[in-house]
Amino acid sequence: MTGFVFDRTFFQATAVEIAPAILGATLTHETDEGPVTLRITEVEAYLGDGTDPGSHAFRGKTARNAVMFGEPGHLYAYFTYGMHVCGNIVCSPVGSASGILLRGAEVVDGIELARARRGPTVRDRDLARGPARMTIAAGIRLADNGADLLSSPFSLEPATTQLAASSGPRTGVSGAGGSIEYSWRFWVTGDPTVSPYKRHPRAHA
DNA sequence: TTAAGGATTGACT
DNA sequence: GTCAATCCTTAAT
Repeated sequence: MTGFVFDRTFFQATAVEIAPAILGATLTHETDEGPVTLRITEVEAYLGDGTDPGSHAFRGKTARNAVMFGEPGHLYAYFTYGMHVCGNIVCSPVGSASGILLRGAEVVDGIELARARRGPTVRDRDLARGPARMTIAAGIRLADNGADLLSSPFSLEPATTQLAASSGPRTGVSGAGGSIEYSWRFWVTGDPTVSPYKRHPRAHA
């Protein structure tokens, strides 16, 4: 893997194919406040071809999910629960929608800035443990929807070592999309920054 | 136009 | 363990 870098072509595969390979990768976001670098430890894959009932793109293109249908390697940021922003890496070629939800990460650089963004009572392992927490620590806002993660102020670097990965049903997804049939949550086995699994109350068996 | 629900989190019992 | 916060998106009137 030495010398391997992410390029646009890499993200033209589907999210399910790419998600396990993203574990251990680092995402850097540089802002006026400084850089923060996250080592990704937990992700979920969502497809958009109408076969994934848990995906925002299940019912086709809308104003909200339009970015998912655009160029791979870009950021799909969306607002949810009236107060939270979550971030995805857009996958699949233009016109085809799939994405990787970033659910958990370890802050490996800019930790003081991440602490400032998350608040004084937050423990270091919780700084980016959870999708909405991760966006706050990274300084990703709704206005960053559509940004290219492969160019400034973002950068994305592959993992440097092979990691032990686990997989299972996606967290917080209602209906059939939260079932074992869609075991598209991937995490670094045993990593403390992986968020706790919470089954949706209306998740299908 | 209205209503239901959400790819969550943090506070509280 | 339970539950409220809070507003955008979607589907149904």
